[in-house]
Amino acid sequence: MAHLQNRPGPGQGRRRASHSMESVLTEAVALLDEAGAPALTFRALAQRLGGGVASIYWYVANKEELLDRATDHVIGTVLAEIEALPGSDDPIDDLRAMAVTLFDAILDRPWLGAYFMRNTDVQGNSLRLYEKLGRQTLRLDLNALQRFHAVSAVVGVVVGSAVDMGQEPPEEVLDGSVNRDEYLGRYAQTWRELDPEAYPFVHEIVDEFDGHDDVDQFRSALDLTLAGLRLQSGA
Amino acid sequence: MAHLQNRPGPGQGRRRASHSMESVLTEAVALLDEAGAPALTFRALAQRLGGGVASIYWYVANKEELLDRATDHVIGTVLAEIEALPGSDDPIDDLRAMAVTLFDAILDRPWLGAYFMRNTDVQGNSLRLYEKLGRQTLRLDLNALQRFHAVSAVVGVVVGSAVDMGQEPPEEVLDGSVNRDEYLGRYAQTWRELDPEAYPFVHEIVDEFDGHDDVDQFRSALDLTLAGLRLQSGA
DNA sequence: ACCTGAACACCGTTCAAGT
DNA sequence: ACCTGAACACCGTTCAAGT
Repeated sequence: MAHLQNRPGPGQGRRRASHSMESVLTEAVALLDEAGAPALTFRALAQRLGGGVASIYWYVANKEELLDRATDHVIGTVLAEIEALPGSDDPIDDLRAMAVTLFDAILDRPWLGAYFMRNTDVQGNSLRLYEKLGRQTLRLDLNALQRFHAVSAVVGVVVGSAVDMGQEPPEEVLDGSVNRDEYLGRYAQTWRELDPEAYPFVHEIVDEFDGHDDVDQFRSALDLTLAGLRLQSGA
Repeated sequence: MAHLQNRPGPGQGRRRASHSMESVLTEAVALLDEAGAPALTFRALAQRLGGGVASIYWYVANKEELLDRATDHVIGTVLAEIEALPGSDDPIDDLRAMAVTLFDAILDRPWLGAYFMRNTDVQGNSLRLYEKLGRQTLRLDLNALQRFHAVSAVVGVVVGSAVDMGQEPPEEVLDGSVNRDEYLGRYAQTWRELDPEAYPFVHEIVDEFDGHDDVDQFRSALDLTLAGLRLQSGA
């Protein structure tokens, strides 16, 4: 029976599994990409890795750390994109390009919105990304406090927009029985039925809300912040 | 034994409990205030209400709705504060005062940051708050799309800052064995140990980060957005 | 050093039944 | 109309034991 150790037949049970931090994170990210945050459970992850649940605890102390590391892992690819950006003679334009790159990554992976920048204490790619953004402010005529606040503000705009978008759409949208436009349309309809005297603003913007693009919303929030920053820096 | 129905003695078991939407939400908020989002479970809530878990499902369809309604419930008090604001001849100043009021409420209740404005489809106080903010933009020389984007941007700044703050601080801070300044200080220390060549920005701002105030951070992010808005509105 | 199975102490949600 | 107890199908986490 010794041969079973090196050549297990089908249905004979598998060998002792062997993982690595890399494979744990790759599979965790795959799970998140395929079905969002609720899909990432230790049991589901263990099954994908072909091992037992408890073995994951050799790599991470708990679920929070798993999420932090998975997030930092994908921020690594975002960082690479940001480093590949051409760069210009305008630091504010460069800041905008970086923020847009980051936002695009969140559009691809909505679960990212809820976790990135939650703790830089992992010290990895999130911190490097923060540094990259901040370095642009070194080119502006600002003091250290203004620079700190400027980067916080830009990250805040990304997070604020991402959180707004990261909400799971209702299942009718997910399962494709109702598309996003229809969904927004229905929503807009309930707004149109509100009393115009009591809700003048809602009526003013309901047609803009109907069919709106999240990217436009993000871009203009970012542009307002950057316009304020430009003013502050006197450039 | 018939008297047991109207006068149950101590330790004899309680009468059939009777709730109301109001009491369900009040106790839910109390739980959230006392120990944050993880403390709000159906079992804990049922115990506070003196009844069984399943009865809560007569008032809400699921936990998401419970959280939505609890959030909207406290937004009601924020709305009242906002309506009590004096108001000025500058719509942008009024917008700022409203956003600050909202942010202060989140400082008092950190759990709020993660849930408010997540769905206005509850139609209640969140929508009224949105209307209140938006009405200020009607006083500005903007088109409907710009108004829609302006309010989204302001809400985004609040949410972005709130999320950043809403993170549970490490338990050493919660249990008081380490205060916030010490915690920030340790954190800053690890930044100071980074290579200054590789992390010039981090070194530039580390002293600002050390001991920084979340309110200042929020205020300056808000001011950048509002400065951009003022520029756009030509006021 | 790294993996396993089984257990523990929770969750949200459902349901048939009671009042 | 509103509440109950008990069950179901999950969770994250631990631990003694294996290799």
